[in-house]
Amino acid sequence: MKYSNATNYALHTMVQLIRLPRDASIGVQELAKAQQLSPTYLSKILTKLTKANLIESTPGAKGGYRLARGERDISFFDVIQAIEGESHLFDCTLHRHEGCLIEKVMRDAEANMKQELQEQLLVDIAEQAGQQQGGDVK
Amino acid sequence: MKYSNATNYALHTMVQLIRLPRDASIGVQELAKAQQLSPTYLSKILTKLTKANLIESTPGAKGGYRLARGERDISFFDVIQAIEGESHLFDCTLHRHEGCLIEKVMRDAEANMKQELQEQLLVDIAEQAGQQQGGDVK
DNA sequence: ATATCAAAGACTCTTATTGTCTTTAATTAA
DNA sequence: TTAATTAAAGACAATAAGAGTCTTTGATAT
Repeated sequence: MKYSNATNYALHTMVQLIRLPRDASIGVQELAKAQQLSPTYLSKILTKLTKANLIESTPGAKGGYRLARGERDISFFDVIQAIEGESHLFDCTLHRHEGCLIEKVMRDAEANMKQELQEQLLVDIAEQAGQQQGGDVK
Repeated sequence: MKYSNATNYALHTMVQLIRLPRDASIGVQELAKAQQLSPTYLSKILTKLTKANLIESTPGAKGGYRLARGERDISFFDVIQAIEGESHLFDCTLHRHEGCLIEKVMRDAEANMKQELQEQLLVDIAEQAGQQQGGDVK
């Protein structure tokens, strides 16, 4: 049970974008460099974030990505959901077992975690020192 | 991000074992039937539960499985950890990024969920009606 | 018109999970 | 002591999901 690498990259990229000066855009090339990813791969992740209305994109020269909403309106959960989708972390495997109590307990725990991550804003950690990106750019 | 089928089967099997009369044993054959699994596959799951000291096994005729501890000493988390192991649900992918704040937030959320699942006892749901096993045994 | 950039889709590679089959070892009962 | 029963272990195959690349298309600015 693990969050995908894509979610990991997405969270780091969103921090990068939040730290960007207001109204500035940045291209995939630069974003990818910080995490040492191939631009085409990160591109797919950015497209998901765009479709989730977390960021905006403009093609062409001087194009790139920027936030699509206020930074205090972007939670960990928003980013995670944009990448992972809406699937539950537990689905009862037993056939014809509506109202499975095991599933109910698991879903409650899931809901609480999601709630907690909904309250955690990315901007709060973006502001802190020590969250420098791209540890070992060569 | 999803718990494995094995965890799913393990939880349901543990409920079966909890509902068993005191000091009774039950073999894989019967346990597997309730979930329509192959005995050899469920066997591997049961071995993990045994190694985690949640259940005991005795080979040979009249052998089988039974609880290894009091039913009020078996939590959802115990079973999950026995199957999934101790891995974290988020590991920062950025190189040379000790003390990643994203990771910290994610790990806190994880810890809270695990804590919650540690407080949830399987016996509490095993006792309730409606948690009948094997919905569509043919 | 050309350079720059995002979006989309086809495609491959790798890894983890899922599941089966076979063999070995332990226990009971006859 | 032999036969039946059962768990444990390991090799193996099948599947699915995730990770990642490459190529083409379409939009934008200069």
